[in-house]
Amino acid sequence: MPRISAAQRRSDFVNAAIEVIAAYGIDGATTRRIADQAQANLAMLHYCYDSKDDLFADVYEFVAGRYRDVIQDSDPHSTLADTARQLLRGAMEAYLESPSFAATTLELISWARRQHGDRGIAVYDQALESVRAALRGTSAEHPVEPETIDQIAYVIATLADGFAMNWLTYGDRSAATEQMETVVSVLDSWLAARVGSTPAGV
Amino acid sequence: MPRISAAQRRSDFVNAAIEVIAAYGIDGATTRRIADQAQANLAMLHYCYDSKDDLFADVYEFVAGRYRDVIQDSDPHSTLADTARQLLRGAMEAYLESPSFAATTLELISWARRQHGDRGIAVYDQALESVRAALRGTSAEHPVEPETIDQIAYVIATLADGFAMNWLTYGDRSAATEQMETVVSVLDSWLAARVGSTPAGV
DNA sequence: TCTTGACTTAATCAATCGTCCAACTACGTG
DNA sequence: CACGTAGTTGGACGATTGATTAAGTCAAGA
Repeated sequence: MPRISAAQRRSDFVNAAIEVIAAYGIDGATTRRIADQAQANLAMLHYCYDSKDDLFADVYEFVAGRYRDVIQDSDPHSTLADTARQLLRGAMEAYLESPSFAATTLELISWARRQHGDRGIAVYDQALESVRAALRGTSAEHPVEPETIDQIAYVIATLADGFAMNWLTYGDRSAATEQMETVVSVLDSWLAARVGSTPAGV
Repeated sequence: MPRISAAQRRSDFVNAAIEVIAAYGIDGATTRRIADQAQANLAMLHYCYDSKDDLFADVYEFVAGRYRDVIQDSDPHSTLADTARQLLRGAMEAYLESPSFAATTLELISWARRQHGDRGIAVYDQALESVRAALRGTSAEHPVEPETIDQIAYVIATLADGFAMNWLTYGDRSAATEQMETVVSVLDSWLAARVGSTPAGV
């Protein structure tokens, strides 16, 4: 009803698509449902986007960008262990803040694996690489072996993914909030044993 | 072509369904594709099963049973920490052995969440409860608080799920084999700090 | 006022999808 | 050997639902 610019409408459609993908899965995310969710007309979608694929490309970009934000919010001046903790916590908080974002991410990764197109793996891959970069940025003083960086990034991703699975399955926010602390403590224990650093402020 | 009993054919269809679900997702798992994968005729599927739902119920039961097997393979005479390690390793080895099984499990859980039918969450829930039961079985000597059991089970599930995500995304078996050890070491570190037990034989 | 961009209605066209029927074939049994 | 039954097949039905578009309406700025 309200007349807004096409650019803003596109943003509406992207948000709507994320909700619909989370609720119905990639295959269930039809143009009709997305238009409905955006409270817009079906034809409006094709006025803003040439095709459904075009819209999904934007969705893809949005999700990737969201990860970039989360990762770049970590403090680059902290120690390696602190940065790792911040990255993990940041990811989990993002999942907690928006279950739809979390669910859509898992859905996109799962879909990408099926298509064995490199395009989908890129979400996972880019995020992992950004984590590595953030970790590398902290360890300017003491040289850290690349394998260590890789391992820490892998553990962060593993813990974050596992956290998301449980949180999405049960949808119990208060339980998930507690579980977040458990997961952080798991990372802390391992980091202490692996790189011998004690968490600050604990 | 070969004439076998309907019971065996049903088993073929279940296995075929798992492959197809892993490859095309739940929504992409059509009766035709499943029949194709089973190298059987489409009508054969409806000769063995009244409906697609009937077949999927069997698939569901098969996956749940597979988890039961993995969990019951753990040695009930070990310590709490050892049992925990065995459970985690058992799950990861099952994933590694059959990516299709791993992918189908994730797919089923994801699908279940969307339908918010309790039926689907049951896969996750039953597995988690079995893990708790196995953990409880070991701690007959020293009474362990229920919250501790819950937490350990949660961490095992989280690590196993996270492992599965990465393994399925990249499909790199040799990398996953190494990552399995990393994940186990993460659990070990946390258990040592949490329940103060040193891993045996390390 | 007239053009342009935002928006809508209603249809088109084409895939499938699950299900089922009727016919055909091999096999074990009487 | 005949015959019933279990296994197997090709083909088609009916219905849903998918993305996309043609053509027309409405509001606002030049």
